[in-house]
Amino acid sequence: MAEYAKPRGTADILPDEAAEWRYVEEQAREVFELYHFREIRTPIFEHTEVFERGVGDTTDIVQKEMYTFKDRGDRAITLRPEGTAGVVRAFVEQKLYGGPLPVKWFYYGPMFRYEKPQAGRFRQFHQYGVEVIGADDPRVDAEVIELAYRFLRRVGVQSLRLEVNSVGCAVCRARHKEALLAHLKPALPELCADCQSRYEKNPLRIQDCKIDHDHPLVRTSPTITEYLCADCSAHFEEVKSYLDELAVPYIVNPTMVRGLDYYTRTAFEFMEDSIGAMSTVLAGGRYNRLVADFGGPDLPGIGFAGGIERLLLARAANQAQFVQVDRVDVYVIAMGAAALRPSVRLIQALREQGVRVDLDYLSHGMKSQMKTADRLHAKLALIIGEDEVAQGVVGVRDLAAKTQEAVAVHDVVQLVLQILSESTQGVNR
RNA sequence: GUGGACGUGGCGAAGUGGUUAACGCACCGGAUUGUGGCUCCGGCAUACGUGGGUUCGAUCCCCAUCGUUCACCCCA
Repeated sequence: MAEYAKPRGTADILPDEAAEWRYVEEQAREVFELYHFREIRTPIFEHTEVFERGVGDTTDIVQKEMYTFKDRGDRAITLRPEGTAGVVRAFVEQKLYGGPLPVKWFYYGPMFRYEKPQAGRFRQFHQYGVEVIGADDPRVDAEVIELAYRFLRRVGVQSLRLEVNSVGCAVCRARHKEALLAHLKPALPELCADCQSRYEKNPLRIQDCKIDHDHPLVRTSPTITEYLCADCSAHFEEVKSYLDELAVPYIVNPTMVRGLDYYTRTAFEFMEDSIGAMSTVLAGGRYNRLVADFGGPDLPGIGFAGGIERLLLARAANQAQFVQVDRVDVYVIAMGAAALRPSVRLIQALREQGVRVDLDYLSHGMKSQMKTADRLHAKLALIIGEDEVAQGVVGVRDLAAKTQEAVAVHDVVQLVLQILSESTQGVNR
């Protein structure tokens, strides 16, 4: 075993995989910008209080999953476990509520949670997300959901389930929780151990417990939907009607709960069931209290976040593999001491012209270098040996056509450019 | 945090309480004295995760630990 190993729950993304990462990252940027979202970058660590306040200090994330430490100035610092809190902190701190509203932002980067790793779950993972701050209009909710839907499909995730719900405002939630607790109380002794503790901590989750799901009192427990106030209910109806208008397929799940405290009204989740237990690919919702919680004006917000690692799993489940072959346009083959200097000058000249080129630095034999040229799918092999140097030429070999000609050194670059522009391989801009 | 499975060269994968631990892929070289994708031949390789224990002897049995993985919890 290697003497040094990466920390648990982290991953090395090797070049072949990095190509796919970059592909989905680029797709995300393109789609987000199409909807006029602009990128914001906030620190990877914040003062711990930002997350305690933003995420909610009773959540699992804050209570047991944060990477928190004291820095050398004795400040409590936390590696961000999610993106929204930092973005909202920045919005308030930079007083952007004074400018045009709403703001439409996206972010991307690593997040950190101290969790037990499993399929689709890591300690350092990567999220992309969007936030709209300053608009409560249901059209915004629909736009954000439709954006997520479009993005996921665009990167090849076809088999999706979108669940939506409204978790209401503080008033609706208080009334619902009260009713729920009263309803469940008689069943309490019969519930599983997890639900016993959920009753105190997070009673909403009892409704979709895998064990107690069929308990008569659980099955008949009141849903938040029945307790929405008039405004929240109207808002939810509008959101659904706009989703219909935009032909985004969804199902209403009245028992869906989001894990972070800041959500209000609209909550939604995109699931891909074939990627294991961590089936949520992207999730989000409205957070109308959060800006005020950070000391800003009473402005509403909505957003979502998606995990790249899970997106890649979902892509694989949808046969959306991405293959970027390791390739060059031209491979230069230098044989013998006399060829060393001419060959490095040649690759420099080609690269100046935008040709992707490499050569062998291990003094391999001719056969081996040809093999490498072939493996790298080079259009051309440029052969410089003792003979060529003596004659002032370069052997220009077309690998596919298996033809070769001797070309004067000062004509080589021009000829290579010409051949590449005529082939489908082209020249890298 | 809870529970289960698993840890053999770079990767995949056999195997055994006791001489040099198969094989495949990859990589390198040769057949083709300077020319590729196939084939054949040969070679390379810090391999039994780590630490204890049982044993005359352990890669193999036991325990612990670390790691991977699956599920729960929770979540992207």
